Amino acid sequence: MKRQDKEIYYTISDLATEFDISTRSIRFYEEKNLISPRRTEGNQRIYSRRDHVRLKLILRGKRFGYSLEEISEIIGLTDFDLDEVEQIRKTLAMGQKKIIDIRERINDLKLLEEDLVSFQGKMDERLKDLTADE
Amino acid sequence: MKRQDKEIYYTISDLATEFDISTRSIRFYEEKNLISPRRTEGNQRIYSRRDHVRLKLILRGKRFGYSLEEISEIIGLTDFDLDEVEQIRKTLAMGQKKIIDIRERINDLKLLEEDLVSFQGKMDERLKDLTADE
DNA sequence: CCTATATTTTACGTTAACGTAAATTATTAA
DNA sequence: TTAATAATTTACGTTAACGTAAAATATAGG
Repeated sequence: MKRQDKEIYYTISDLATEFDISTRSIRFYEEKNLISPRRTEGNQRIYSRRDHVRLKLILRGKRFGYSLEEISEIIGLTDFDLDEVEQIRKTLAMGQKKIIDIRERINDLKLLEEDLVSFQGKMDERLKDLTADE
Repeated sequence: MKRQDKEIYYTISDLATEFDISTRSIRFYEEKNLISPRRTEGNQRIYSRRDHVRLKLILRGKRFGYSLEEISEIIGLTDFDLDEVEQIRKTLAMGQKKIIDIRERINDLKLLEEDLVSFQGKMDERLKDLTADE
């Protein structure tokens, strides 16, 4: 991580280390247009604060089982050269759906947690039965 | 879905229809030892209430991005012929970790939701700016 | 009983998301 | 400057989780 002109920059391995992923993955996300770092004179990638944020979002999405394609629908493509208003409208609509989706997931997770806790309870009982050999 | 001797049974396509997945997937989960239906005389699979429950758990797990392998760690293998006490202890320990994991996920999801909502807010503003052309 | 569906096994095909290796060029540290 | 690292592109390999097709058998409905 380096500072220059008050801005923060990262190399590809900075990010790889910080997020514990491979550089290959990072380049792969770029292939899929999820991030678009600038380049140095020598053609090496430099990641800005914005790229850093996007990468964090990508990984967060992945943890919830979203595919990269879905993630790109959520956080939007990086090439932002279409009609801006349309682009924003689309993104907003998408965002709404995703928020609803996420609320559902939160609910489902709570249910799953309940299931597991109750399952734990049953197993616990069973274990007590089995080990009560006195 | 059929009843017989007070028990409920499902054919493979019953489940496929109910859960909106392919029969291939269901057989695949069986290959991975996640479910183990009994068979009719004619060698066709019959799924019990227990199989139904397990399938629901499998699909729930998948929605959260768990791999089938992780899911099998959560809900346990179907062939339950090892030392039962050990088996239960293992399952309990696993379960604890998973519950913690799930609580983390719930938290993360809430954060993601916040992010998205605030992103929506910003986009909204931007849109207002752009369309305020009077 | 016969025909239309369902189901079974076997086996090869597919896609997403990287892993890995090789050859080349850049950057950093002594 | 030079040797050790780091990064780049290109391209083939891998794995999970099914899809799909074929050939044979089972079951259900008229």
